[in-house]
Order: sequence, then C-alpha cells, then structure tokens
Amino acid sequence: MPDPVPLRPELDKRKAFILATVVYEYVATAEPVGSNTLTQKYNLGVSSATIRNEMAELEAGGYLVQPHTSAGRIPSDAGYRTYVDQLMRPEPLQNDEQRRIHDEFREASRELDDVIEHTTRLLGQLSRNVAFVVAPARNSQTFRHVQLIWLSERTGLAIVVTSLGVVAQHPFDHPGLVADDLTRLSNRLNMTLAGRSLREIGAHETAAIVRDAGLVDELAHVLVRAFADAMRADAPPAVASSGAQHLLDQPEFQDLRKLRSILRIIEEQKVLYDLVADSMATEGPTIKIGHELGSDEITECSIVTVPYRFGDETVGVLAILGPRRMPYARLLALATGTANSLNRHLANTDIR
Amino acid sequence: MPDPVPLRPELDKRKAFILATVVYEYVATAEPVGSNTLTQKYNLGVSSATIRNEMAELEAGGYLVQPHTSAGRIPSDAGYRTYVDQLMRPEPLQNDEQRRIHDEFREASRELDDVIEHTTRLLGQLSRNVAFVVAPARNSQTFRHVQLIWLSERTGLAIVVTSLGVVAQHPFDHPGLVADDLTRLSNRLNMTLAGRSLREIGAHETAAIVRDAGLVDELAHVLVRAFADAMRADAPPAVASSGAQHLLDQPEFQDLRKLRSILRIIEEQKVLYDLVADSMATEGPTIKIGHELGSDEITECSIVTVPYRFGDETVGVLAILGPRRMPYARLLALATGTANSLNRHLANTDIR
DNA sequence: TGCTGGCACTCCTGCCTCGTGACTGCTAAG
DNA sequence: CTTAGCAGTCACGAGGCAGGAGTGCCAGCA
Repeated sequence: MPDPVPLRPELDKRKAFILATVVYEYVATAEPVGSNTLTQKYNLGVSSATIRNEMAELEAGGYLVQPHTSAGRIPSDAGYRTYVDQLMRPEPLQNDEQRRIHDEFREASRELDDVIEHTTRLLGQLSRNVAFVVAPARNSQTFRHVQLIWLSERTGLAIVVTSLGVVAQHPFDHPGLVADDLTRLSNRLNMTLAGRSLREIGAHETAAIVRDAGLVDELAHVLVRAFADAMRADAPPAVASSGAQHLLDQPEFQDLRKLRSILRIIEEQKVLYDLVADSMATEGPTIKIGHELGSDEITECSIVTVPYRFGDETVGVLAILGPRRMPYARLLALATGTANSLNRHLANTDIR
Repeated sequence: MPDPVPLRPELDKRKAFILATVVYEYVATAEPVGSNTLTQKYNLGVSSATIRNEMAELEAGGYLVQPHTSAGRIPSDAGYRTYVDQLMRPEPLQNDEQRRIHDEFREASRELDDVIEHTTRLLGQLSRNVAFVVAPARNSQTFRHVQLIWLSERTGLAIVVTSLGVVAQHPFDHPGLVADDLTRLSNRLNMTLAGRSLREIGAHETAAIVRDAGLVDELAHVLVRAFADAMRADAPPAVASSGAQHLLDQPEFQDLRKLRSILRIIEEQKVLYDLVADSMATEGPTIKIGHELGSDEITECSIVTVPYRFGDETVGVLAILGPRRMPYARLLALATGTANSLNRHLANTDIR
C-alpha cells in the first residue's frame, strides 16, 4: 500500500521543474518519461542518477507513478493537478486559431441551435478532442413575447419568444376557438410578463392572467397548459457534442473496452451534463482530472470547461473532453477564447 | 485476375440453399464458413466433399470469396445482393420490439425535432447498429401560417408555421416599425399562401404581396428577406444519428483505421445525407451493400433505408448502417416498422 | 454423371522462448 | 549532495513450432 498522499508538501524548485517537464514530455510523446530522457532533452545540469533520486521522491509524494518496474514515470492525477494549478504557464491562442474562431462567429446565424451546433464543431476541430456544449437552459432566459396563434376553429399554437430568440411552440386543441380571444389574451400576457425571467414566471401567475381574460374555463385551462409547456422552464438543457473520432488517435484509447465506455457516455446527453453541471456555478474555467470527474468509467479522461454568459448570467458551458494526457494550457486558451467570442455573439443576438 | 462476375447465372436450388446458409451462418458467427460446418449444423443430405464442390462453383460465380486458402468462405457483395434480393425470408418484427416502438411513439412529443431525435435513438438501440434519420426538408412541407411579431420600435420577428408544426424564426431590424403594419401584412400573406407547398412559394410572389401592402419600400425589402430566410426552403435537411458505440462490438471494426474513417463519416451530416439521398426517390426500402454505397471509405458497410412520409409525399428516410455482415431481414423489419409508426405519428401531428 | 471418402497440402493461430533494450534502485566514491 | 557504475526487473518483439481448420483433387462407387 502506498502512503496516503501528503497534502502538497512544498516542492522545491528542481522538483517542480522535473514534474512540469515530465508532464510536458508525457503529453507530447505518450511514453513514460525516464531519467535519461530528461537529462538529454532538457538542460538540467545534473546527472540522470540525481534525477532518479528526485523522481523517486516525487513518486513517494504521489505526483508520479510507474506503470511497471522497468518503465519511466507518468504523472498521477495529483501530479497533473499540481501542474495545472501551480506550474503550467498560460499559453496564448495561436493566430490561426484566433482567426478561425473569429471567422466562425462572424458568419454565425442568429438561431441559437445553429450557434450551439457550430460552436461545438469548431471546438471539436480546433481541440482535436471531443467537444461538447451545454445549451442555455430555458429558465436562464428572459420572457420577450408570447403569441397565441389561431390556426383553425379547433387548433392553435402558443409561441414563446425569449431573450435568446428561442421560439418555443406548443399546439393546443379546443373546440370553438376565436381569433380575437387569443389576440386579447396574448396582449395581456405580454404586458404583464415582458422582460421577466422565465424562472420566476410561475404557472399560477399565468393562470390568474388567463382567468382574468374572461374565457371559458375549459379553454383557459387548455391555454395555461399550452403556455406552460411552451415555456418548459425545467427541461434539462440540450448537450451537443462533436469530435468523437479524435479519441481513436490517442494511444490510451486503443483498448476497445475503454473506447466503448467513453463512446457510450458521449452519446448520453444526461451524463455529459452531469459531468459539467457544477462548473456552471463557477465564474471561470474548471479543469477536472481523472478521478475528480467522479465517474469510474472515465478515470482516464480529463475535462476542461468554460462557462459562457448571456447578459449578467452564466447560461451554459463549453467543454473539451480528452485523455488526462491533454495539453491543458492550449485547450484552456482555446475554450476560453471560444467562450469569449460566444459571449460577444450572444450579446449581439439579444432581441432588445 | 478473377473473371468478371457473370450476371446472375441461375442458381440451382442446392446452390441457393448453400449460399443462403453461408450468409446466415456468417452473419451469426462472423467466422468464415467451411464445408464441414455446413454439413454438421444444417441437414443437407450430402457429404462435405459435395458441398466443397458446390462452394467452389459459387466462388467461381462470384457469390463467395475466401479470405485465405485454408479458410472457409464468406459472402461477396454479389452474394449478399443475391441473398437480399432472392433468398432472404422476410422476418416479422419481434413482439417486444413492436411494443417498444409503439410505446415510444405513444408518448412522443409534437415537436418535430424531438420526434426525429427520439426515433433515431430508438432505432439505434433496437438495431444495435448505427441509426440515422434524415429530417424532413423544409421544402417538402406546407405553409400554414406566418406571423410577423412586433418586439420593439426597431426589431421584429418573422415566424413561419408549417404543416409539420415546425416554427421557423427570423429576426429583422428596421427603424420605425409599426405593430399594425405587421399584423396587416401577416393577414395578407396568410390569406394568399395558406395551404401551399413551401417549394412553390417563390420570393417574387411574396415580394409582390408585401409591395401591395403599401409599406415603405425599404421596410418591405427587409420583410421579404426575413420571410424568405425563415422559409429557407433550400436548406439541406438535418441528419440525426445514434448508436456509434455499437460499431465497436463488431469484429470487422476492431481495426482502428477502419473504425476511424467510419466515425468520421458519421459525424458529417452532409456525407450521411449523400449516402441515402437517392433512396428518398424510391417508394419502398432500399438496401445498399458494400461497394454499392459508392464510397471507398465504407466498403465494409451496408445501409438499410426506409423512406417515411407525410401526407402523400416522402419527406425523409430512416437508415441503419452496419457491417455488411448484418441481419438484413431483421433490420429491414425494424426500419419498416419504425417508419410505419413514424408515418402514423406525423399524420396525427398535422395541424389541420 | 454425380457423390463420396481419403489424402496431401496450405496457411492461420496461439504459444512458447529468448534476446534486447529501457528503466530502475542501490552502493560506494568523489 | 552528487555521480558513475552495476545488477536487477520487466515489457516487447521476433522467431520457431505444433495444432487445427479447411481446401482441392483423385479414384472408386451407385
């Protein structure tokens, strides 16, 4: 049994450098890093024997692990964590990536679904990893407009427009619909609800407004339900994903069993959402490494998430999922840069 | 060089049975089928030597191939084709599958996107292969209603409702919008266009209607564009897919190179669409085997497609993609059964 | 003429062995 | 504290070998 990992004993400068270099090298090569590689490729000023001693201590401290006795070392979860928190140098976005992001959003549509889809694909391509994006939940949006449309004597449609331009529709049936009734009711609802958050608009409030409009009870009931359905404030947010094929390029996923469990996860929106839900509460980026993800199935993975905003509020998150051995600094820059562009785009999309 | 495959020389009854049995056995076991296996597992009434002679002739006829000298035989594309066209017995839908489909559509939503998404997942799960569904193109739908909504002095929204309940939105900006103008114009458009196919409604016709409404020229121009954008009749139809993880269960995709190229294809809606676009012109199901797919990347695959309908017209297709070694009869029944349920559901969804 | 048993031949597959190379940890000396 | 040297460990790949599955062909029989 290894000793329990001590809580971050101060690393001296040399140990820190060695740890950072092991991470860097392992991320680049996917091969366990040995003491000889370090002394030859990096200018350390000491011999490989010294590095061996240091590495042994880093292993004792829980930062490195050895896949087997006669192999080099690879970072542990704690090693990556220390690297990410303390050692990693922020990396600026490459010019061509910057440009690509800029171009993508310049010609982006104003339809939210399209934007989310395109953002996901963009992030998947640039990161060469799996990207997924949690779309804004209905309840983070603001009510703009409702229109009850008369389609025939017995069917109508409730259409709700929100701040992000999302149009939610819900059809309703009732014998004896009258166009004027619906128009009058639409106007009432609009006057009362405009500008308010979907979250705070409760069913009983709308019910009261509908009742005051003086409609047949039964019709009122149908309308309230249609309206509530169209708002659907509590529906789980959709999750779009892209780039699953990049997993195959990673040596850690040559094993088909691992690959399968991850592919299964990627196809389940609910699971993806659960993986990143808590990072929506955080202001800045979040990085989760291996076991920190809390799921046995993907202990070999890490996820970088960056929330994006609409108005003053976080409404969703961008995420990049890949092997723990991922270029954290680059992916962080990429996700952050994309999130910034998305923020700007959404702000311009607002239907004021 | 093998001789060119003769065009379907009549197979005698015994050859036909042997071919069918080889397909059946190979689909079940994924192992090349030898003459001994056939005589032992199936009651043929002749010895393995006779089967060997027959199989050699089937190979000469292009129906079977041998992976290597000392192996059994597997069906060629032509072998599968003959099996599918002439030998395969239709298989009824299993009861539990039937029930599952029924349940799924009973509680299906009335929103088209939801329905397509659920259908795709259903088909992926039941087929244990990759399923994808081409959503109805806009231009196969009928115009029901347009509503130009006034949101503020300078922004409005064009909302188009079609027969399938799809709501297309497009925002527009123009200084000095007047709610009454928009309402008046909406009414005019509705009167003229209701019930017509989106395909036949041209931009110049709408332009004429808008012009007659007596609006400022510039505003008229903006509205025509917004309306045309919302109709977007020429947009390529969306393609939803599900079940990629099932590929990993197939022995033919243990090779990561093959797997990668297929995964890449699955992520490209355009490519998926091109693979099945022509089968929308066909009345019934289509089965494409290996090279028939016309793409070098997926010669190891087959696709079963079944078109689905809305009103009198084919609007999209369900597809199942898997290894050539797929249970054609079962998947055909599955896709057909699902398409039937989808047809029924869409017919009920129509907003009359 | 068609079917069958027998037989030699081919070639994949799994298994074992063994050499090689890449590491390590340890020790003793600087 | 650092370093050179050295013995020890272990994964990995190549090569060889036996076993087995399946074929084609041939000669004999109904």
